[in-house]
Amino acid sequence: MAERVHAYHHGDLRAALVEAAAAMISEGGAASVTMRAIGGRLGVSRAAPYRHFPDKTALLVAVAVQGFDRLRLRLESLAGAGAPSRVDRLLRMGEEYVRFALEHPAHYRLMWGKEAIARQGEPELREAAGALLEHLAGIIESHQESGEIAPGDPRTRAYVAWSAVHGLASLLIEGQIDPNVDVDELTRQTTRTLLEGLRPSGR
Amino acid sequence: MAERVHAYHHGDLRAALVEAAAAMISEGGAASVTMRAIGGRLGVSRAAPYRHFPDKTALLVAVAVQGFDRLRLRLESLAGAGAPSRVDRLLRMGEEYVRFALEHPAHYRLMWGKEAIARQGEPELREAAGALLEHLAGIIESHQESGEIAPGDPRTRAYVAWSAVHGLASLLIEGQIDPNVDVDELTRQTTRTLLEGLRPSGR
DNA sequence: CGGGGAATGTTGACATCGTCAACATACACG
DNA sequence: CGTGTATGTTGACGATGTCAACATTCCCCG
Repeated sequence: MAERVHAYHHGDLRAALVEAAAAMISEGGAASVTMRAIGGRLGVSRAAPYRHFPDKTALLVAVAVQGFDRLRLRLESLAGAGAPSRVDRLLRMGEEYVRFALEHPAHYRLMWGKEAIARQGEPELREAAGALLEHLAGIIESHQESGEIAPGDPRTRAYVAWSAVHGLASLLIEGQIDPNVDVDELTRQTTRTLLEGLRPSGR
Repeated sequence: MAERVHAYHHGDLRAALVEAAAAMISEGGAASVTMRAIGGRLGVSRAAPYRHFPDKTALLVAVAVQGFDRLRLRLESLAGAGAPSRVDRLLRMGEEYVRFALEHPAHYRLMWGKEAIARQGEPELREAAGALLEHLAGIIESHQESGEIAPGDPRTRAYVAWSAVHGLASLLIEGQIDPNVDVDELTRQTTRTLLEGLRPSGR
């Protein structure tokens, strides 16, 4: 409708495959994502995806890349939001990271499921995750300049911050956290503890 | 030799299966662990495991449980070690956690691969992971009493600490961290930041 | 404008996998 | 000693990822 309706046979199947796979992962978990099922959903045969991806793995990598991109965009969009103090904006970013994971658990899991995904480095994935890290490092650097975070290699500090929020997201998603615990409170406490630890020691 | 050589047919096959599966995961990754391969390794047929586990999943759960148990024992054994100050002992525990994950990446991954493992709650797994958390919470509580960690629900603080070390381990294992980064230094910085954040705010 | 080659999609087939049912064997106990 | 049960084996089945051979559609060049 919007774009040309029928380019070649299907019209941008590659994108449709990624979208379909992502949707199916969210709906029925990773196990429900089978070449045949993806094809069926799009009215294509089981082997059609092989004209666009060498592997099932390659298709899943594309889905994971899309996940990292969306997560990064979401965090970036938060940077300009009308938040109170700069520090509060930082906290809110951490909370948003965790929220994303909780909203799309299966997708988030896939982004980290190297065993199920990567043959080896998979440069595309590294790049998408790298962009996320860069964004994080940038934020941290700006907060170092305004004195809210202790000086030191921003990249390293970014890894520390990333570890904290990813770890919490992972624990939550995998059901390792007592259901009675207040998730929002735990998230706030985690981000606050992190920020406290990153502060210049003098304060 | 040690135990009775041939109880029933094989002599404690159940344990042998778990051990073999764990070894194969470490050696060839999760994909190499197939019912047929496990059987072959032990000189048993492919269906033999079904007399001891209802599922392949159940077998993998047992392997994961073993992983959590070993990790916990390793951390517990560290508690009594002749470490310098109490704080240093805490830092060392965090480092040891990460070290375990780096030494057994595939095994550690399996411990967290819910999608590949759990149908649902899997009480055994919850229990093993729960024991780890309890140990962590105990340590934290004792450090609260000696004033090195701010008061507050020890369980919640334990989740925060767990998030930090698990997140870092996960990032490292999944290759998301620049190879040029000094792993030991990053680990130290992560644990130190965490501890700093957990300190009573007055100090 | 028409034909040919490349891009895209389909079908049939295969090896492998997890799993079940039917069968075989060895141990334990009366 | 014999019998039942625990343990192990074999054959088979459906599902899956993937490849090769074939079919169709699009695009571009003469």
